[in-house]
Amino acid sequence: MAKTSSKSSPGDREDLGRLGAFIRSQRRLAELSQRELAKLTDLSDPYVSQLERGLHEPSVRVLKSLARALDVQAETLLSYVGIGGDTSGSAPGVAEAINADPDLTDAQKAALLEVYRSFLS
Amino acid sequence: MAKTSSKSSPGDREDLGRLGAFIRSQRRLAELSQRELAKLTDLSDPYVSQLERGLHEPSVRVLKSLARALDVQAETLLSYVGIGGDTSGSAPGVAEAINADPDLTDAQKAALLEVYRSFLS
DNA sequence: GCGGATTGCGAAGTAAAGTACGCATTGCGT
DNA sequence: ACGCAATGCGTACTTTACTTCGCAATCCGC
Repeated sequence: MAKTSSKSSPGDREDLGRLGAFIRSQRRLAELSQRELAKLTDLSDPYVSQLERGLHEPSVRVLKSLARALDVQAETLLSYVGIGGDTSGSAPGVAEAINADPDLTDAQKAALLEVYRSFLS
Repeated sequence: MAKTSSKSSPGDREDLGRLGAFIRSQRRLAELSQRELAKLTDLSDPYVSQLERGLHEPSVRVLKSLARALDVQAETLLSYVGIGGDTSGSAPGVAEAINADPDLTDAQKAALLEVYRSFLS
């Protein structure tokens, strides 16, 4: 599989170009100038310009700010940077839920996961 | 002010500490050293150390790599940095995940749930 | 026509993300 | 006791995200 279109490991410059194009299109839809968007997001105008041209991979902080200003879901922007595509891994549900549970200690998580894995085999 | 007030805005140092703690806990659950995780993620070991101590906000590239190596959903990591927004109060639901798992028999589900409930009390 | 205000961008700088190297400690084998 | 390998971290460095300043082009009123 040469490159399944959704594979895109980040560091992939093409994603940045598409992200930039999307940002630009949303900005124009909202009838904002780069400077106005910059002010809304607390960024500098040249940086907005660079982002739209795909020159940089923005941080999550910037992505979030952009999402709010452009009135789109943060996940939408993240998908351009490559969040959507990971389906590799064991059963996502249970292990994931256990790991994320704030009421469990590490030792308890480990124990629970061990029982769970023993059931799977 | 909308409702986002009580939740962390990006740039919040506390989120980094919680993200770091989560990464460390996941790494230990997977029984990996910082150097091993670093190799899996193509990062340097001191940087993994710094991340676990909450000294930096990792880029999405790093977040994604970390998610794959630790076998968690990228969204989970993102939520710590303030995307999903909800890491307190409503967990994904261990009980629900167990019940929804097609690879477990009813008896196994019951056993797992019993262990889980014993941990909660 | 000539302002000036606004737009988008290049260039040089600062701040933060990420690396290379090494030190101190702990654990294990002899 | 003595190595020695492995772990986690401090420090100094490079690379990249991001800013401050300014320039050239376009659009508007006069």
